[in-house]
Amino acid sequence: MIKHNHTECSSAMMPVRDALDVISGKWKLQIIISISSGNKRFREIERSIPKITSKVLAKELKDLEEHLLIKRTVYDESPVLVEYTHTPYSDSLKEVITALRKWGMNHRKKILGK
Amino acid sequence: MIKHNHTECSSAMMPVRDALDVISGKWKLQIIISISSGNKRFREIERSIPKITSKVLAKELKDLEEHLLIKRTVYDESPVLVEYTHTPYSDSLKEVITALRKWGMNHRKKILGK
DNA sequence: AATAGCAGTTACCTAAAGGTAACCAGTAAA
DNA sequence: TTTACTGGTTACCTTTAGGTAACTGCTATT
Repeated sequence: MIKHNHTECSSAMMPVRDALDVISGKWKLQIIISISSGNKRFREIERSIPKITSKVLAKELKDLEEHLLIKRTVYDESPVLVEYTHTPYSDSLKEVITALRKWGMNHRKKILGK
Repeated sequence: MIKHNHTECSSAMMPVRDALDVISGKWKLQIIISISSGNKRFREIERSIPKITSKVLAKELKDLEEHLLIKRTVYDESPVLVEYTHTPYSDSLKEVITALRKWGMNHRKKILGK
């Protein structure tokens, strides 16, 4: 599996870049984890994620919705009730999250722990 | 698996954040993929990754070395020959890369393709 | 003697990500 | 009636990531 050249290398890298474009950043996966853990309301999600602010949360929720990874539902009950839920599609991220979590735990041991 | 509260949620998120801190960004995984595909020399790696610059590559290589994900060897042959190679430890990223690649390919179809 | 390749470094700049704090309208509880 | 909660928005600022281009000392090729 030796690929020295430019084109072959790119084709191996492109999907990885695509994935990172969607899920990387400080907050996206944390938000997905929070929502798929059962948190539904804006403030509830906000409180579940240490140090996140309303501004950032609002922006990230929009991004995730565009990528079909969460669903925003407005119940017009006055006061308006908004719920964020995970989508069936967001389940496809499970493998990614599991792999990252596993690696992260191990890496912490390797670098800091001993 | 319902975790509404702050502390339990953090403990589920922390390792994922740790992992992303190390591998996210535009270049890190691409560099790892390039090196584990057989590219060893600085210019060789640079040419294998579209649009990367020497400055960024130099910085990222240092980061990756600190995290034990690549090894830098200097052969003092005049002119100095430098080789970057993957470490046994970097193999631990295979699952992560595979998961990301798989998800990235699928996501591209989902969002753009149809 | 000029050119090109090696492995980078330097100074400068832009763009994107993220942080801070105040604020809004609506409602419900004290 | 004051306080607090809801789901956000706004303006402003700082930090980080990344880009541009020139340049270094050394060697090998033309």
